[in-house]
Amino acid sequence: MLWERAREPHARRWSLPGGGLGDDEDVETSIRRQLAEKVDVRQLSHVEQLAVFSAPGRVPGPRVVATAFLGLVRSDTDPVVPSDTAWHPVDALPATAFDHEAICRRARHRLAAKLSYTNLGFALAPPEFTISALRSLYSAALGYRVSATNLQRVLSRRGLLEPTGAVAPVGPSGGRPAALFRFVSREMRVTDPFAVLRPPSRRNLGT
Amino acid sequence: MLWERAREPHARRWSLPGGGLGDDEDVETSIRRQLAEKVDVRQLSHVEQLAVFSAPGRVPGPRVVATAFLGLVRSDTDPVVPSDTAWHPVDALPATAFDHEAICRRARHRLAAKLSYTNLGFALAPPEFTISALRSLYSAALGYRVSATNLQRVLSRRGLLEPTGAVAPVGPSGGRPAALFRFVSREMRVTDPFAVLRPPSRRNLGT
DNA sequence: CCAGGTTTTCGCCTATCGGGCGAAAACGTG
DNA sequence: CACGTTTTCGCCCGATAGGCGAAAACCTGG
Repeated sequence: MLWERAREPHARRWSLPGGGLGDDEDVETSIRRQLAEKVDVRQLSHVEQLAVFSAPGRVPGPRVVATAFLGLVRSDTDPVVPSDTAWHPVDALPATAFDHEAICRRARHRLAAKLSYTNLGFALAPPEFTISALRSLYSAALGYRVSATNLQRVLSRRGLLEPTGAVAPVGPSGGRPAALFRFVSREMRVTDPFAVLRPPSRRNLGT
Repeated sequence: MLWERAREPHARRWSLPGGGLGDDEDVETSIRRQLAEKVDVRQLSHVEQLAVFSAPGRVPGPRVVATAFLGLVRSDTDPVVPSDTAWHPVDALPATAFDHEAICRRARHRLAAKLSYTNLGFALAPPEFTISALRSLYSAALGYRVSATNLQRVLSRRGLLEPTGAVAPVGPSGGRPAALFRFVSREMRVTDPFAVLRPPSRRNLGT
């Protein structure tokens, strides 16, 4: 979500929402406050620190140090935004102000990484969804096709996915009705990849 | 590496090196400058941003926003430090100032995680080392015993480790002389854990 | 109401990876 | 030269990612 700058510098270019840090808030509180001017912050399904951008010349004039955040909104929500604000596909960003394009790239990279080794999909998916809908989400977020078969198997094996029992209504072209799933937990949970460097106990407790 | 504060607030408590950001430097340049007052910064084998700590009351007096860094030094170097500065095992920290203990915990956690899915070991190990020496390093950094067999196999399979051909001199108690290894690359390199969400091409190119 | 098209789901097979164990190799020492 | 020590290697197992095709479950048109 970007807003179009009206004034110089970088008038007419698109920039990330943000603003100065208040004396009584930490950076996360601050970004939520800044964001509340654009969208309903309750619709943010996930917020996390990204990185600090602090190059001396990143903005004209006096030095500005920015703490960038990654914020996610569920795919089934479409928050109303002001007229100077709009959503853009991260693969086709318009001309951006300052170093905001680099920030977007970092955010996208972080999202792709965390989709792979956490249950962060819950922040993108609706409460209930079909596997093929989830596949579309993952494909869009990652930028390449993923297999629905594999996606379901892997997420299930990690204990992240759970069937609701219900099925989705079939589309106009027929086909077998898809079962509905949900994420077991809607809180961030990492599934450690490598067990090399982990005491054997944890894994062996199961068996 | 902590230094003992001489003045209030938190006099006599141990704190992380750091200081104000100059107008002409970014945060990494700044922390390297700050650190140069304590140790030879050329001996830093790795530096990376950790997180921003910005709670309003984290330090007494006017608000201070800190960008924390993780910095590593190779195990075979022992930089000289001033008299008010000392090394402490991260498992047994002394009384620390402000929120510096939380920062240390985060750094330790980050190190453990990155040791597992990157080649970050190069930043801790000497240029050449035996597998059992590397095992000790990993065990210390991770906080639990790792198997030398497994460590060698996994790091080798990932293409991170490479034998030098030479062998280390044997110890006083005999035993088979250990072969020397080195890291193939001394630049940060991540080995993606999960292939679920990756285009099949990469893996299939090998076969 | 049955044949054909469509979409989803499931089972089976394979390759790779982490993990454990014990034997073998290669050294010192008494 | 037998023995203790340390390292290295081979062999095994279980878990996981990935692919493929058959089967299931629905719609529509004839």
